[in-house]
Amino acid sequence: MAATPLPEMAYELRMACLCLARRLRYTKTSIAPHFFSVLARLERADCTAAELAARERVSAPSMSRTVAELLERGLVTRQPDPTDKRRFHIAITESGLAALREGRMERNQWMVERLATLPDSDIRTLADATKILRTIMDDDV
Amino acid sequence: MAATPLPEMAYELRMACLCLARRLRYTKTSIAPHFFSVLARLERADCTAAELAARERVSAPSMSRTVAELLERGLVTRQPDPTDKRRFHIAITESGLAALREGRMERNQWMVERLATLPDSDIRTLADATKILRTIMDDDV
DNA sequence: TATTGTTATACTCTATAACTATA
DNA sequence: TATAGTTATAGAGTATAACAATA
Repeated sequence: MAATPLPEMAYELRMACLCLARRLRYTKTSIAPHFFSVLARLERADCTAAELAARERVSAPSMSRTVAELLERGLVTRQPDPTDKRRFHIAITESGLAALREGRMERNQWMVERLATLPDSDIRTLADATKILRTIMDDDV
Repeated sequence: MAATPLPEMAYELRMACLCLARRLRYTKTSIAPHFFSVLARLERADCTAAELAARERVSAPSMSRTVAELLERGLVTRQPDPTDKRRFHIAITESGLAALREGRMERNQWMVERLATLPDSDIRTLADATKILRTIMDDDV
């Protein structure tokens, strides 16, 4: 098979992922993407607001508001840091974990339906590609 | 190789694509995503506002505003339909094509940098996966 | 002085509802 | 009556600037 030039290959892959992301975005879910993303991060480890803002690449006020709303909904808790009174540890609650599970199921449905139409060899290729994509995105969720 | 259960595989692939899309979104570009997406569509074929709205999955007023802004910037033209005075054909201009090219270059840079670190076999796997992803997204850009 | 987090305010992209003009 | 498109208005998520509390 002739090798596709790298920039063109990059473009095609990028567009495919963006389209897929966009396509998935059309699916209205019970929990909005920015909440989902923060909860997914908190599932792995507690964070401060500043850490969350940096990780999610949003401003401090923006994350402050997101966390405030998650608190209101009982999806996270906020505990003061014992050694630094300016800081608060944000942690996911049982409700938050449940919301995350439900969000994942909703978001997965379209994807599963589409993958079910593919031959096993294609599924394997996609599984391999997924692992490779992971490696080039090191520092993200 | 043991087959990963399909829902889990779907989840992993979905998350990888969403993270990639998110990661690409951090890159501030000269042209916003909703403009870029419409221009990319118009590059392939002229459309009416209603067609664009349906394709991009946004409301008619939302697309109306997007088209109005693209017109203001000289990136598209708007010609009345000769047979139906309610309709207008939106077409991309030379400036629009230039903006599209520039946007693609900007958006591609991070991707190319990452892919350049991979062995050829991984590149081939990703290229194959891209084609498969295309097939399961039939009706989208 | 620097840092964590919040409040005040505004911008962008989106939506629904109501409208104009054509069909 | 139905359709293509617009205007009016509002909501969600984001940002920057200015602030309070703490280090």
